[in-house]
Amino acid sequence: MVQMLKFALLGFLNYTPMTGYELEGWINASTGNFWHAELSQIYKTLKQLEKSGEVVSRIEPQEGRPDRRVYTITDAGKANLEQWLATPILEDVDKKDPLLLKLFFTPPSDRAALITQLRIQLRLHQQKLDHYRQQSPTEILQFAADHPELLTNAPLWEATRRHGELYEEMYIRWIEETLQQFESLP
Amino acid sequence: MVQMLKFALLGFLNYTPMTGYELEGWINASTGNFWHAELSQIYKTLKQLEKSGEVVSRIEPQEGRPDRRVYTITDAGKANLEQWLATPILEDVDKKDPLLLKLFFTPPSDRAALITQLRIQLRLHQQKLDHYRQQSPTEILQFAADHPELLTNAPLWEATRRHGELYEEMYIRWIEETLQQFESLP
DNA sequence: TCGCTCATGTAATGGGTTACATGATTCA
DNA sequence: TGAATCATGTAACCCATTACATGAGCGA
Repeated sequence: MVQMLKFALLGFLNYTPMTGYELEGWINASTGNFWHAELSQIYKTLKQLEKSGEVVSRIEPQEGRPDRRVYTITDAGKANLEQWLATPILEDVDKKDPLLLKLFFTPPSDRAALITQLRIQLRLHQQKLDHYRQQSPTEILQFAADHPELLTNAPLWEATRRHGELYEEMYIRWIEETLQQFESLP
Repeated sequence: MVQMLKFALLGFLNYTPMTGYELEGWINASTGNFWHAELSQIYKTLKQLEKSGEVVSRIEPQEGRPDRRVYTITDAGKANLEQWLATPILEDVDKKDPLLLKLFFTPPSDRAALITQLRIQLRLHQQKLDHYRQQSPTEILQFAADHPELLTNAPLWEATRRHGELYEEMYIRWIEETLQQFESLP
């Protein structure tokens, strides 16, 4: 999975020019549930993108706070983005789930630890589900209101939100099943 | 998510002493669906574990092929493993899904690309689902037969298999929903 | 004969996190 | 008064992947 962040940044800059700091805001607000990044990594990647000619930056002086470095996507950047979008994903995605790893190695004799762990996770996933069901839809509407030019993208945002909702429903169902199984064991 | 591989290795070595090469086999066969690693990373991590006193190794000479370096977990290693197992997971797991990222940035005007992408993914996830339903259960039985001392762990292996099955069912459902939505759009 | 399995590792590179450093403005 | 927001970045470190290197034995 090579350098996805690069394309996330190009994707947002293809909407409109902005700074690294603003990019982080967009990532947190929209792709955060399936792709996130630290600010330091964003700055580093932007530098690479500028070096490879996919974006250019200009400095907007400010007073009282650091100057803004505003990035704009170039034609080369747009071309790379489009090519990436047109390429189908064929490789396996490598899921990594620390909970499953921990469960897997918990000795079956220690049922108490197992059940505690699962109950904590159940609560966390229920919170996330609530977020997808309540918070996210209004966030999407807010974004569309703030950026009317991106209104046609709303169905895609909704699709990714829906993915999160289904994922959490699935996870909760699995925890409940597993809890039942281990609670009823000898 | 710091250094989970370390605990995966300790977890397996807690079953029985073995080489780095054998550890890779176990990982592929059992935790592969939620935690995997390259051989080179396994060797590196084993070295760290030896340095920190959590495992020890001895060399078993062989003829015609490289000597085997067999690792054994120490009391310190067992203590760390147990402590890790007893610690509940509280942080968010950072999901990263390249498909969602790609969809998110596909211009709604390019419906054809979107639908192609989804159809390819549908096939891939159906294959994975088949694997969880058919292949994995027999793999688990095989493992239990080969290592009867680990038979009590079977319910946990089954739980992780079930997680994979539910995950793929969810993913397929989401793709089908999303396909329908975009196929029926103007 | 070709590729797989067993078996070890190193080196180069890249992606990502955490900590550090700076500093004005705004709001509770 | 203290925290959050805006805004930039560097440095150290760690985890992971890919490529490279070696080489016998075995089965199709």
